[in-house]
Amino acid sequence: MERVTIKDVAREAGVSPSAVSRVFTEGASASTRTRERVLAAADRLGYRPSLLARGLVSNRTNLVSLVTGPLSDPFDALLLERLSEALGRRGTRLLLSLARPDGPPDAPGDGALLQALDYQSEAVVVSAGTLSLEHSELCVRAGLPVILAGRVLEAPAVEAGVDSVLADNPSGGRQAAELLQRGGCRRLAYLGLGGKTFSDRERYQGFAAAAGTAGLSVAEHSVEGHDHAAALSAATALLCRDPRPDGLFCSNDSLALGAIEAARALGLGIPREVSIVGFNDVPLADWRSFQLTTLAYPVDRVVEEIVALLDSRLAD
Amino acid sequence: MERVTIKDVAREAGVSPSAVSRVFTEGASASTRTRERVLAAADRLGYRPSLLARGLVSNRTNLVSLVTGPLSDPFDALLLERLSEALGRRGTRLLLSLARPDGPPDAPGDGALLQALDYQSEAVVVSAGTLSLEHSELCVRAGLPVILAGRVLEAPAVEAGVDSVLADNPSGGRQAAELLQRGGCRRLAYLGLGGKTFSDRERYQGFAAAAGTAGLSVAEHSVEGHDHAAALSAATALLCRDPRPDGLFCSNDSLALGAIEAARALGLGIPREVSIVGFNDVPLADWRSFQLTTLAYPVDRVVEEIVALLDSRLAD
DNA sequence: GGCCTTGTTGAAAACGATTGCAAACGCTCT
DNA sequence: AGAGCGTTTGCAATCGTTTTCAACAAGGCC
Repeated sequence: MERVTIKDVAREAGVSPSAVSRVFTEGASASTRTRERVLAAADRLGYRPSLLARGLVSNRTNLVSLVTGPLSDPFDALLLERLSEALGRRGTRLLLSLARPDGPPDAPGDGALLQALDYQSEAVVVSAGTLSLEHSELCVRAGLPVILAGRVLEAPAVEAGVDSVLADNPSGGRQAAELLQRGGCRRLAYLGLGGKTFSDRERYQGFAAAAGTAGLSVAEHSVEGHDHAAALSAATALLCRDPRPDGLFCSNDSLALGAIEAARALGLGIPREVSIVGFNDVPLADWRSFQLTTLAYPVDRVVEEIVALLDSRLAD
Repeated sequence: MERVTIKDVAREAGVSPSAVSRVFTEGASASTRTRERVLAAADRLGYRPSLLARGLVSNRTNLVSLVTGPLSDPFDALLLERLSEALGRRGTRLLLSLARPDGPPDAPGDGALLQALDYQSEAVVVSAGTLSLEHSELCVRAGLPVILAGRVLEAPAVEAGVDSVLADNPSGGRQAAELLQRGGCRRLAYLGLGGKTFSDRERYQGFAAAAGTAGLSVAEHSVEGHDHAAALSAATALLCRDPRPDGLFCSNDSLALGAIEAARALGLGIPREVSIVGFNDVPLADWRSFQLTTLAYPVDRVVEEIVALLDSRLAD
């Protein structure tokens, strides 16, 4: 019931508490003899250092906060999973905050940001929603690195402390356009988030630019809401336009899957009557029932990059 | 850059640090006058209590560890989401541990359990994998409540400290059998996890019992691995048996979706040639492309129950 | 007015670690 | 043997809170 503290181990090993601490902290000096005795004593007593106490004095908590969107989006779930894994290898653990999309419209992740401060997280990774300049500035000022996955912050002032990890979205958009064009599509369409996220805007721009170069028109429609039903109805609306689009690029795979469903409901053959291209390459896309053509998103590289950024920021 | 501490606020408000602390802790007494002055000062300085320090002395960290399986399973993702939400309302945050299914075979979540101790979590919720008696006993002895979602621990010794939240699995199995029987199926089959989890065993038992009562046979097959590919191949194997089953109950929706895919690949009509029933009611099941018949799993009630258990355990 | 009750306060001791500093130690070298 | 040097070590301060305890103030009551 009682916690085994560093003092208990010290007594058991016949050394001072400081010695025990040094054995357990990276890169501190301790003789082989004391190291052995301490390790043995610790093992005997079942000692585990309190990360709270350690964090309090050393400011190294080994905690990173993640602010993410609803996990029903398989892409968010994937990122979370990979990130947790990568950080786990590094000895860091994730403090989770789900930013509800239906929270305060301007800044769903703000509460989470502040809480990250409360727990003295070493950094915040934000993969979802928007967050207010005010609060991110607060974090930066508190020396808490903020890393945005797939977005940027439009504010030079705080930019110095806020990093962004981005895929090459414009290029993805271009590729989608070329893919559809090569497939013989003439009436392109874009199903997106109405520019609500940075990635969405970039993908649209790349797509529209390439389409323009090829002399193809682009119909555009955006979804309201984050669930499947919303994607379904938006896609249906888009596919019912006259003239009906024959090549559809979706800002992410969740939308694309919704579009496939919509096309099926309308009795449209894929890709005979309409071709659909997604973005993200979620596992679901490979399923036989969908066989969605999708642009790979380098999740692993993004995660790698996030971890690298973390390391470099934490070196300060 | 410097953290605003309780002392700073105390100085600014012209009171002692203890007074400030009392203003910020539930149910402590402070006069209206000091409360106001402290609150004002705190606001002016942007003070936020350090939860590390608080946790260190009071043992109340407002942290709960969650050990979950891979989030590619939509059900795990759903549970995580709901739980995070429910705990968030309560002011508690989730410390995440992904138990990799390919970790040590007997106890993937053990490392996570120990880490929960390191951070002085107030409880551990385990929704995935098995975990060793040894380590769960360690937690119980340390006074850390362990709550199992959808499993039980076969060990009376530690049972006192380990709670389980279960759906009525046997009844679910029975319902599935009756459903298939009413649909005219004669050759039932069960696709499960080979008894690896408690829920799986219970569902199978309920299903087999009801089938036996109705005089129907049950073919049985289990999946190796946790991904879609594994589900697909297991379902394919089951559907290729001779005689071919015409009514299939799957231990969870991920498997059931795999089974649908498998049936389609084999060119089998659903439900003409084979009926498929899942268990969980994940969002994906409703999609038009699947229209999976599935037994609802009361996620919200499970989450509710977990939170209630937490409250009662924490009251000690 | 004195006494008791109730409610607020501040000083000081935890909580469980890390870490700067200086003393102690073990070496080698002359 | 003693000076010189680099490691190890223990002491004590510190991190930012909570919490016990005793002191204190304000009232209500007789």
